[in-house]
Amino acid sequence: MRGGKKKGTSEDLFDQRTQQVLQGIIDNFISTSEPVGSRTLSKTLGLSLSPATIRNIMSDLSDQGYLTQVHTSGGRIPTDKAYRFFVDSLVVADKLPEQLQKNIEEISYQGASAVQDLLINTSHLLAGLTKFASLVTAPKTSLSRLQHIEFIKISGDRILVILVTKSGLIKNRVVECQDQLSQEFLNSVSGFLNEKFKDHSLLEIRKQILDSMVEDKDRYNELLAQAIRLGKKAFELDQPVELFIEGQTNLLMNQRLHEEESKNSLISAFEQKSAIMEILDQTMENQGTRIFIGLENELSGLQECSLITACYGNKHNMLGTIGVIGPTSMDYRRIIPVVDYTAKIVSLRITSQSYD
Amino acid sequence: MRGGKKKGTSEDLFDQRTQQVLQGIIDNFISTSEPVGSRTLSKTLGLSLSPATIRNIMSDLSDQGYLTQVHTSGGRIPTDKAYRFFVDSLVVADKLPEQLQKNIEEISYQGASAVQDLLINTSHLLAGLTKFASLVTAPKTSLSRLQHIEFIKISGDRILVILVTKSGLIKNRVVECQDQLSQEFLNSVSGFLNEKFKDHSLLEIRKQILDSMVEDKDRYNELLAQAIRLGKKAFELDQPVELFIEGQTNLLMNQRLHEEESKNSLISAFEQKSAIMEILDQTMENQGTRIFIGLENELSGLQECSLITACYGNKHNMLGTIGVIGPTSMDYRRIIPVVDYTAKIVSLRITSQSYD
DNA sequence: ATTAGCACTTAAGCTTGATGAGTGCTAATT
DNA sequence: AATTAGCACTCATCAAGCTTAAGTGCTAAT
Repeated sequence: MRGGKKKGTSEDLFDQRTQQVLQGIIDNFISTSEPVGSRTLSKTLGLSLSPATIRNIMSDLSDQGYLTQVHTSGGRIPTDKAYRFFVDSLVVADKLPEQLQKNIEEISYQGASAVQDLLINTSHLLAGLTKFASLVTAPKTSLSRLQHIEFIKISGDRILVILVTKSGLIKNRVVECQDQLSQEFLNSVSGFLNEKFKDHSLLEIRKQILDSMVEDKDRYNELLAQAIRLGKKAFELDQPVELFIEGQTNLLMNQRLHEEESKNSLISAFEQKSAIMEILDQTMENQGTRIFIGLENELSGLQECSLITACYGNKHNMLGTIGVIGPTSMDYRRIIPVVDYTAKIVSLRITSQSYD
Repeated sequence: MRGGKKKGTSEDLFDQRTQQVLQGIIDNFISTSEPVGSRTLSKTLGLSLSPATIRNIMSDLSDQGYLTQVHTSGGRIPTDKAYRFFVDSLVVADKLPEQLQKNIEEISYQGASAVQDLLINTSHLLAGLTKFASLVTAPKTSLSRLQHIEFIKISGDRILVILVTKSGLIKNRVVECQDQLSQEFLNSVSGFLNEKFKDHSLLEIRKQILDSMVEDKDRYNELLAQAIRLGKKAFELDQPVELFIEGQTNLLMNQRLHEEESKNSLISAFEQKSAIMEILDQTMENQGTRIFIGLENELSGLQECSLITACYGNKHNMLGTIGVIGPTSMDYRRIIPVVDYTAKIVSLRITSQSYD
């Protein structure tokens, strides 16, 4: 819960000048990473105000929790609250420079014929453009709907299962099978499964198969029985957290996070992939770009960072999320449009590759 | 240069005591990362030698290039040459503690049905056990021999190509195709290719296909023509450097590499994946564990590190390489057996999963 | 309402000196 | 001849004291 605008009094509604000062401090801090003082501000800011006046304003801002001092003297730095205000008042994000647009559009033109490759490319691109860490989740398999399933016998007792989802994801796994099944037989099994389950979600299919196993225990029909047995193996929940992270080293080398301790907690945060997944999953509920600043992050290791996410999807659904993790003092005006536009392009590409 | 033991040739053959001193310095430095001085050594070393004597010995070792001083006073540290000597004289590597053996043997028992998964698991395990960065290369596709190829029509103009190699690698890619081909037709194409090319190396297949294209330009045979056309797409060289790296952050957080500069050069080294691949490929020539210490590394970013590699393979061939990158002052006695044993286990697993 | 002026605070940079671990050399000891 | 004790010397590290520059809050003048 944030942004209590109109809280009791008009605590958060400052006049234009105050806002400009806050803006100035944030801008200054984002570009220098140094605490900014009244003198500097009086010079850099366009307004002709003396340091003293600015001091008064800054004092007010401190009282309201928008600024803090690292030490008694030595300038002030913006708090999470300040960034939040700043971001919220960014009504229109900057337009993305054309060069960047082009860079982003190039995604997937380098041999990304499969969705997985597209996502890896995206992750790489985001890390490169932002110089922070990037996150990309793959479309949730269990919610995807079946496009095609195929069994290929590759040796006496091994069968390769290939599973293509509507969203364009291709999965393969090898299952072992004690019975000797001929390729012809496997074909009829996959034919059966395709016919029966095409367009159903994998989750649903799994459930139906498990139900069938109870019902048809007696196995009067050999094909059906094998289909169910193979199907069970094929659709077994194998969800090795599908999350691509790149550029962690970027972030660690970033001069703005110098304390050894915060670096370590960041690393351990990255190791909790499933926790990150969960957070990203939540962002899928409402589409559009979302921003989590500092303490707004649930994961403790990220509480000195900001997370910017956006969803991608096709005509029907949001499928996954892309995001960037950087220092709270990142250049939001630049990063937000990058994430935003990248999500758009990924959506576009994935639409052209998915099968509904 | 004092007491130059028989100078001329035998520069490197020191008596037992000298060797013990060197050993002591290396051990000490490996465990503390601090320069070690004569006093400390006189105490920790079992021999009852006065610091002065030890100083003399150390002075000799310095002359011969086995030790250097970071500054005039303040102890000495081993050079690459010292580590090299140390490693070479490790005739028998330590036996691996049973617990570790078990850990390693667990590789692949967590849902690694495919070779790719096995390799990812391996990489993860190595990074975890050593706390350094791990490298794992996938079997070279182009040298692998064909086990099975299959085409699956997944939408009007898209065909999924699945390629299984003898070594157990599974590759899939989607190709687009302007002609409308029925699944039956695709089956006969794959049947044809399987029959004709089974057991041939992919490289060879590619060459033969290209040759055929020249020969059979006139396409008297529709099946053959399509087979060649599809085959060309399927076997096109798509070798997105198959190298798994993990634990880079481990290495960067490692206190032994503190200079900002060396960290940056390390990161850029990791970015040159193809250069790393090349080095690892070279190690496949002679099997067994190989060790590159400091400047012995060709890649400049790694010249403050040591690289330890070992190959894995099946009955017939060496297929790929696994390795670890850590500081030159790593605990070789511990790390070498880990890499060694891991390679053995990977070989074992991959043998049980490959098809020859 | 704004600003100038002033006393106060503090991080960072600099010098200084003491400490301690280490060195090389030489002379005494074994 | 090999080893060791002794000594003068080097140098990183640390703490103490000092200065500087940038900043702050407050009050009184504009």
